[in-house]
Amino acid sequence: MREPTYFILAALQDEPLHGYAIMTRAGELSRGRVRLATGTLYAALDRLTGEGYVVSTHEEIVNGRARRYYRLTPDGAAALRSEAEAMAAAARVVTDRTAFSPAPRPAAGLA
Amino acid sequence: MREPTYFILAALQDEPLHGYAIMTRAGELSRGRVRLATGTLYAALDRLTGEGYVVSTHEEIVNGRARRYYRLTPDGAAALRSEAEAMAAAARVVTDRTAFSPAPRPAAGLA
DNA sequence: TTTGCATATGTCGGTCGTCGGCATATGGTG
DNA sequence: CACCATATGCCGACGACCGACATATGCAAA
Repeated sequence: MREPTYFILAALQDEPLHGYAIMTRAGELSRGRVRLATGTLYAALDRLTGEGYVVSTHEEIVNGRARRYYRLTPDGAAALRSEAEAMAAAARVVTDRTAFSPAPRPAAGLA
Repeated sequence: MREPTYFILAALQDEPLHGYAIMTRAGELSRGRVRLATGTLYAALDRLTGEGYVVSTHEEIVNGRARRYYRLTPDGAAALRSEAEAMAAAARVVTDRTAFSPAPRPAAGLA
């Protein structure tokens, strides 16, 4: 899962949001790192719907314009948490380093 | 930066490695999550060299076949650390759920 | 008043990293 | 002998993402 997709799901953690609100929320959560292009957002929403990670809940008409709300499915929430754990583990590989000696260790058996 | 690229750089943290060793090391570090295709590896190595993140140090001839070793540049090491921090921060958005900004939090939990 | 931005959804062509298959070569194991 | 691990590299295809464009309203500044 790529970063833009991750932050789209993360934006939906608390409550259902419509597309535009997802964009701004993803920007907040990522501290400006991710600025979703509309092409990315709406394509991703369709894709994630097809994958069963999000569902459209309802529509509001505001100023003659539809707002389509999306929420996380249990599958989507699980995928998000799983991805977060993988990212944390990946980060640890770099951040948790014994600052002492990079004595090259001869490939301890990992599995 | 995508995950395969990240683990290529991470594989080079301790010592210079040649391509094939990078593949296996990246697999170890990611606990099997990333299995680099050769197409990914050698293309990425060229790209990262062009970006100044890695450099080729030397070549060994083993069994009539060249082994090309790569190491991280200071720029590459900095980019790797920066990426690790961004990933850790992104993971925290999901794993630590103390809502920090303008979103209401469902009272479900934490205790 | 007209310009421009925020809100809001959506399409389309192009880019770029990744993937998988193929090529090539040697040495060890079943 | 076949097969796998080791080892590097090319090439076509795919998919997520990006930026531009289209469209429409409300509001504030120039």
